[in-house]
Amino acid sequence: MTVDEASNSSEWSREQDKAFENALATYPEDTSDRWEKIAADVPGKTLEEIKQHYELLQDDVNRIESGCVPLPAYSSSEGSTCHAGDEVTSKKGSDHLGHFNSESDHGSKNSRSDQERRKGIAWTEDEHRLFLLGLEKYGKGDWRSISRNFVVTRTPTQVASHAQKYFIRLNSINKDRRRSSIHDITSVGNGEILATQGPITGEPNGAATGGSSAKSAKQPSQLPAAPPGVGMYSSPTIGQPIGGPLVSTVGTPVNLPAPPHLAYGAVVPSAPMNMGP
DNA sequence: CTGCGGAGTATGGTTCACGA
DNA sequence: TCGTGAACCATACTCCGCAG
Repeated sequence: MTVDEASNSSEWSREQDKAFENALATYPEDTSDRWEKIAADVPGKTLEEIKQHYELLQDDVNRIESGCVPLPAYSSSEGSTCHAGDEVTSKKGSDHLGHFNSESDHGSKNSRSDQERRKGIAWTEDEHRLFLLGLEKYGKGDWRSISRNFVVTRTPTQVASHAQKYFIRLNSINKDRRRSSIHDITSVGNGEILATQGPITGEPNGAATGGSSAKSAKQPSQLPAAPPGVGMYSSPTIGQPIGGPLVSTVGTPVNLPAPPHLAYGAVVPSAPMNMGP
């Protein structure tokens, strides 16, 4: 793969990758002194390294788009190369991550009894954000494009499934919501979650972020009616409030999708899921 | 009054079936 | 072939009762 290429120049830690990723989203191409700013945001990396890394990234994206590089084998390959472990460990070190093997493998319609159901790999906030971006850009239904250009770590099927849950969640917002979930994130920002604009939250602080259920989950829904931006399907909040910073993010998917060498370890990464006790 | 444990419930992810 | 809807299953979280 291209893994080695990436790690060649110098080691990029997940944190650095994430910082890099966020910086890319933060400073659009037309930003003056873009690289300087990005370099400033990525600790321990020089301007040179930043540029080099970006070129690599672009190259990978190009290859992906030109079809030269098969989409990641997702779960299957993840297991081998990787890190999947650390990243998705989203929740409290749940153990179910170790064993995702051989992707469902379409063809085989093994009955459940035959093949054990794959344990779910939780979506990270990063992935969810990318999903939202993709949703905004391609709209509802084009899961393939979203999977291909945004959430490269997920298959179209997974994206569709996630979307299904997401919309269900949105719809049920009016009802009483008891626990916070990643689906409460209905908009994206530069690597940060714009604490949902009110719809669901109600959580004073970025409760949604910490993900792991801020105890505030107890709060009964205080939104009797459908929240402002959240319509029904289509683009709820999405596509509206995001305005600002996001605008730059969208439309430049190049920044977002993780190229092969990043896709499995760096980008989806660790995400700020659980910040420890 | 506080801490612990168990039961119940919500949430999230995968898989299957059906239709366009 | 792809998207959608529904069902199934596993896990995490919350609530409640009991013991110390």
